[in-house]
Amino acid sequence: MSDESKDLFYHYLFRDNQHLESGTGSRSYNEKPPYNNYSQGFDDPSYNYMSSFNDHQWSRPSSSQVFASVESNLKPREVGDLGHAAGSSDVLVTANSSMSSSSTEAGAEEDSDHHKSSKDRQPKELEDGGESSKKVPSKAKKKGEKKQRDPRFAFMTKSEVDHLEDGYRWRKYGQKAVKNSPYPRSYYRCTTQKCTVKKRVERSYQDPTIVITTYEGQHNHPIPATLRGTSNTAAAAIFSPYMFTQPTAAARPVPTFPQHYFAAHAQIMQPAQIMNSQQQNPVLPNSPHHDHQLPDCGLLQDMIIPSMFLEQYNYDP
DNA sequence: CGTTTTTGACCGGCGC
DNA sequence: GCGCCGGTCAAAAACG
Repeated sequence: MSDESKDLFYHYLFRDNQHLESGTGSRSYNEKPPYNNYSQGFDDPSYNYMSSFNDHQWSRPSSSQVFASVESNLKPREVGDLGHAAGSSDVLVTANSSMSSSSTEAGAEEDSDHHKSSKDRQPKELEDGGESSKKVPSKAKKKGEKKQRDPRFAFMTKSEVDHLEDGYRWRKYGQKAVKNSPYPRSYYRCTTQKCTVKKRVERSYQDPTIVITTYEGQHNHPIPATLRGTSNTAAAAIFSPYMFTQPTAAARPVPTFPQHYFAAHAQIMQPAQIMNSQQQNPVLPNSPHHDHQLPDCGLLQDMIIPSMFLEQYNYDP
């Protein structure tokens, strides 16, 4: 990557002249998401969640743009506060108030046991007894109770590197082919113990130069001091304000937008689309510009504004 | 040799 | 009930 291009990196997009249609929540889940009752913030096209960032410590390159898509499950109070904080809106965020997430297990996360229970899954089919061993989730997960996801946050980055450094340490735990795309999707988990944050990385099949990264959950620990030899200070500052459950002065370094951080590999960030299996059409800003370049494969799902977005402005212990 | 990646199997949800 | 699909597990391999 040339030096000159570094300036272009990270087009800090976030404008407010575009809005998502939002909220149709065409999702057909058995249970209606609890936040459906107070998602007006997302149904209001004039509402801009991300703008609050700009009003605070987020510094941004003047000429850059960054597009991010999120879906939120904010609570009324939170929405209100956020909205309040939002003064000037120069942030573009697509949102959707459907989703299968709730704050119930916010930090806990059932991820591990959920599968652990099934961990007894005999390696391959060794169980002579036969399929019966097909284990039944002993997990307390009651029927009808849907597994809940943590909030997700996604963005698109123009990059030659798939997995961009973000200051945290990740372990890849899976890779799957993406429907209608020649590029696979990789699944990563934060390596810190007890931390359940997950990350998904895939390359857009429509524009292979773009990488779509999706974060799910919030880190419950500080950014690793060292990241395999490399200084990750700058990187750490990028997501930390979003990823901490319990923000503290120490835990929340002054954020600086990805600019320097991704500078080495990334060029531009574009809007990440919001889709889910029920929606064949992306929920995105009604910008004709987007229409033609939106993939029709379920790339991003269940985008939600992470609660960490709120904690910055609405943190009560 | 501890950690991470690879990769096919497995799981649970969902549509038909 | 069956097949598809997104996501996860986990044994083995690769890596440092």
